[in-house]
Amino acid sequence: MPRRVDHDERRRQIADALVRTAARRGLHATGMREVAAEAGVSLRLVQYYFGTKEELLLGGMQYLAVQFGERAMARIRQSRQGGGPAIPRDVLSAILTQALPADDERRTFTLLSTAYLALSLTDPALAISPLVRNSNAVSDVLAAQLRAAQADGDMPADLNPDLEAVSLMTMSAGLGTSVLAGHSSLEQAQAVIDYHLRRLFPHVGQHDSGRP
Amino acid sequence: MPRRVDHDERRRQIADALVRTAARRGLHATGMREVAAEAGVSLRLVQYYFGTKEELLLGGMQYLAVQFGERAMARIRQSRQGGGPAIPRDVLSAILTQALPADDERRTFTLLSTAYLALSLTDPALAISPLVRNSNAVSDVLAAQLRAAQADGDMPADLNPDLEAVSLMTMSAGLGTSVLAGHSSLEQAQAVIDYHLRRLFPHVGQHDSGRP
DNA sequence: GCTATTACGGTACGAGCGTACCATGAAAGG
DNA sequence: CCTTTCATGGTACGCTCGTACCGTAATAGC
Repeated sequence: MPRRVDHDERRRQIADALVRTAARRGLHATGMREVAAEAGVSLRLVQYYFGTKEELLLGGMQYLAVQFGERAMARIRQSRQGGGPAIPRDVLSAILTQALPADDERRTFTLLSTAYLALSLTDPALAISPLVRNSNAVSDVLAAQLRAAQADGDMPADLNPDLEAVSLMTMSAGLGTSVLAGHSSLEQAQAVIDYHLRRLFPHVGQHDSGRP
Repeated sequence: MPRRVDHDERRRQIADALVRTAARRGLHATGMREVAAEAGVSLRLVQYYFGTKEELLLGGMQYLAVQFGERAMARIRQSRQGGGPAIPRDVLSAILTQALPADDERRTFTLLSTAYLALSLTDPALAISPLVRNSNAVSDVLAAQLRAAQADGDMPADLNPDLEAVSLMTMSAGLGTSVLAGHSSLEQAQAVIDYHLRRLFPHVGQHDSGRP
């Protein structure tokens, strides 16, 4: 057999090119030729690693989700000073803050999340199921953290963890797009998140609200 | 001069066709030919009333905004029983509930709002300014109602009207898309809204949470 | 009654898209 | 060594899109 190439690596390279191009010119307006040019490969190669355009778009979506997870994990790992596990409030803050377009990477994530969602709503080819699965997973994590906080007595017992989790995730996603659209500033969005975190954790001193 | 035609009426007719088609097949995938066919007119006529595609898209956006305003106004007018003005809580409920995809009309509105927002983020031609202006106007109305409620003693004085207004609007928009994406059910979304309305108005009896 | 203008139909053009097809170095397996 | 398989390049096809161009029935103003 001839020289072997790491297919996953190549797919990541091309998916990254897709993300960069789509963030600049729009997801729907991004063609396979443009992705190929951005990745520095030939059109044929994009076809080779992602047979069809639909597959390419799905690949880009998955690539984004993986990136998001990795960044959130890094933030959580960083927030737990000393040896103990991270406290619920910091976990929530880390996850919610990832959805705000504070730097170019997160801006791209927020922007493309919106674009993918919009496409999924009408294009049956881009199934929304992976998107839904991802979101439900995040929401479950949030709810679990809220319940843990209630068990620790850090969060009022009369609040509903599930409803608050859905609210927070929805609000966080909405705030991200809101900032992108220019409806509110990044500081305002962060203030809204902090406001609700203070409401949920009235007695936990905030030592960090999301800046690196 | 030859027979005069009501241009506004024709533009409304075509914009409505655009909205219907875009809700079905996606905004980006909707072409001028398809809009023409849906409206029962020729392609040439769409060109005649909206010179270019960009203008057509902008026209559709404005059409949506007008529809939204009219529906919200109708709900508010309907909610004030007796002769007095509507109470802040009902006004808020009416506006927030309009963003939930409870029927086909509202579903179309939510869906296309997301699509327009996504397009605006990368397409400089579709200026986000009108979209921003609309949202800011709604947000201002919400904040004013919250302040009025505080003045009446119906809302705790320690809550921040502006932050709460932004939160509510963002959350309401986010919930709408969340329902469309299948992240949560309509009932869940309504529950989240009611939950926050109860939090803001602890002493106002809810007589109606949005069903017609 | 002529004329200028309005409201519309049909159609062709150039560009760009996704996809399919054909060719070819290069290296692993026998 | 020779063959098979992998990774890649190039290119042409068919389609659809937005736009521009040409034509024309009908009517209001002079």
